[in-house]
Amino acid sequence: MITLEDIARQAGVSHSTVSRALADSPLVHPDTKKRIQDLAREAGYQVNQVARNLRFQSTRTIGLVIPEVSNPYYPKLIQQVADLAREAGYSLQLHLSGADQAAENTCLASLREQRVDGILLVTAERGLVAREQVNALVASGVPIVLMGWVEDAEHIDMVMGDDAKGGYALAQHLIGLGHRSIAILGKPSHRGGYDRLFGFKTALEEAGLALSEEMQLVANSDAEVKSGVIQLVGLTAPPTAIFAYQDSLAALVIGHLTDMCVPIPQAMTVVGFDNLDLATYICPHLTTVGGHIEPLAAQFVNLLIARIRKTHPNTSPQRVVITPQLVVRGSCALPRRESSITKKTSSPGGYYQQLPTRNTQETSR
Amino acid sequence: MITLEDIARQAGVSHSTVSRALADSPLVHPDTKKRIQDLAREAGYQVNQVARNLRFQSTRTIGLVIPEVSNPYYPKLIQQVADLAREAGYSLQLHLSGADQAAENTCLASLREQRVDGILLVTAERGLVAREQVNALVASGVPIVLMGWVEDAEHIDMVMGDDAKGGYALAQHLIGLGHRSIAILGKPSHRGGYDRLFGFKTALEEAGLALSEEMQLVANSDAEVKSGVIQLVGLTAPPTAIFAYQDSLAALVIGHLTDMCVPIPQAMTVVGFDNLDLATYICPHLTTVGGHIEPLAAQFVNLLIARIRKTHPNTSPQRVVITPQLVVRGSCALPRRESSITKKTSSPGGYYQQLPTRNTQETSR
DNA sequence: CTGAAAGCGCTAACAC
DNA sequence: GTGTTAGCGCTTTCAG
Repeated sequence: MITLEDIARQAGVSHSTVSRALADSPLVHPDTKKRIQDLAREAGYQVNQVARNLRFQSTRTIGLVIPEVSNPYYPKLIQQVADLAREAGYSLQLHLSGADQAAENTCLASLREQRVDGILLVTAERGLVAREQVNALVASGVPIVLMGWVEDAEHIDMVMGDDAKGGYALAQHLIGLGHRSIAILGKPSHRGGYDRLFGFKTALEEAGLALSEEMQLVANSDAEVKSGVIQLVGLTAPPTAIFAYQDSLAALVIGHLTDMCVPIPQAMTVVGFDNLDLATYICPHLTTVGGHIEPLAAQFVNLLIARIRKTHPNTSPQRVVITPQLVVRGSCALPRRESSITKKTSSPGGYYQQLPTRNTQETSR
Repeated sequence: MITLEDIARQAGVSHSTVSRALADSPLVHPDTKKRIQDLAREAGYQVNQVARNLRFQSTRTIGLVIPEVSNPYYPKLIQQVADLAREAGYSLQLHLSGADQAAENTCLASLREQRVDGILLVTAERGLVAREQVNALVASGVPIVLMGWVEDAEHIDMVMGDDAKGGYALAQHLIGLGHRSIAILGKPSHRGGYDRLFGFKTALEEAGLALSEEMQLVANSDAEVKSGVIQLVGLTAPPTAIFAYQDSLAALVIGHLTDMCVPIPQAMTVVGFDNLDLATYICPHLTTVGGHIEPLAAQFVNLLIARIRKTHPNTSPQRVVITPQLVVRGSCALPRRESSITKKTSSPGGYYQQLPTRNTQETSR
């Protein structure tokens, strides 16, 4: 790799003159400046940012820690963050904390060693896993912004979607349509899961609706979604609507219901959460809440950059809350006629039991 | 930020002793070593990788340049690459080259300045946009591996999926089912698009099937997919199958067909390419080709790491080609009866014209 | 076993 | 205008 010294030798000047010339400093004679710049270009000189970073005590790099990227929620976030960071003149160091939550610690430690100028941490689950690392970071003055609700972290900047309001809006919509028997299904470890359910249940309670145990299902995998759906449909009194609190799970629910020949939305209403692209890929299109990711990403980055630039040196920790909007699409309908349930449920094994199963065999060759 | 010098002062030794102690060198007395290590831990010392990088002339970081991340193909790739890089002890610098292809140049220049140890470049379109940058990189000995077919780049390592074979396999499958009138639809700028079509057309030709102009549609956006689907369905003799050469486009095709009440696969067979997660989210599940991403990512990273470590100092440029496998799911069926077409097409406006349109109104509040 | 000193490549005060 | 020099924090000879 070619250095300032190399150019200096060729130009017959000192390396500081070269440095100045390449920085377009007015302190160097126009002629020499031009000569040096030409020389550097021809030689293909590229400044060594590592040396520069050491000198400046700054890397113009921000670290982004994300649980994973296969969940389609995150790519949308990454895209936004990457674009905003680039516009602000920062590179992005990406770390996936992964399912193994101890990795969050390693990621943060690594970013700290790399002397990134700031850190964006998307918490994987409710609660902060790498608490000591984060506190150490804060203590040593490294700007850090969290995404997602975290308790006992009043001293840290945080942005989050108002998952509770989103859940509340969905429940209200379903209740407004006339649904009285609603099931919920999801992955409890999901970051916003708790609040999504909380808001949803609040609306149910306000409407005087009870939520029995058998209507609350846990699904951490596609297999569990499937068995959950089978279980719900097999009930003597199946729900008329299902709230899957992530779009990808809702998509799977719809897939399994369709496999079981349960028409959507006529026989079952399904709603999701996040309004990911896949919400309009599936059929029928998914009713969900969304629009929060973009502003969330924007605030996430802006807050960090502001801290890095010390625009607000000692302002108290910020809290940014974005409320998602209801997006109504084809996966919702009025509840199926109660009478039809009452009639059918007299036969043992549940309402849908006698329906044929669609062939979903899959082969690979 | 606390430095070696700080610890040295506290311990009453020189900074070089501290450096040795923290590197667990046998050259330092066990007692002092222990004392220094304890001191460093308590003080929360973290080595400054920037200084270290300057010293070692290596950053243990690799750059990943990807066109975008909203196309669901890429997240899958990122996840694999990130995991493999971490396992090999490398951090990942992520750059999105974006739609604006001049940005590819900027990304590469930036990575070079940052002195990453190697670069993984996923080309955005057929052909290498930032050719001079890449050549400069190669010339200065920076390891770089390309993903995607690129012409006139014999001197560079490259990995790619065998898009032509994938297209060929899909066509053969459709032909085997009895389809004779097949349309293709896609985004021509897509990296593998050309080869996917080439393989597909080859199989058609071998089977003696012609592909008229009206059966070849370009769709760069959802709107164009929609108008394309409408156009196809409105033909006097509509195709019996559609090959959308990206899964996401195939999903949109299925969505629009369903909106138009064209039953899939009974009235229309649809196939995609890549076997992304969304292929099983949609209904019916998509027949596609896949399984290439994972091995591709593995070879992508392994090749680069091998170059960085100079395992094969001067081996000739490598070519890794991964053949995708056919994945048969529910979106394919035998072609609809020809007789039914012949009868119906007598009515003006095309076969499907009289079908009602599903309500797809979307509201937000 | 430990310390002094050089040097990675760069910028910026400080001479001249 | 330009050169000399120090120093960012670290590792690693080279002396002792």
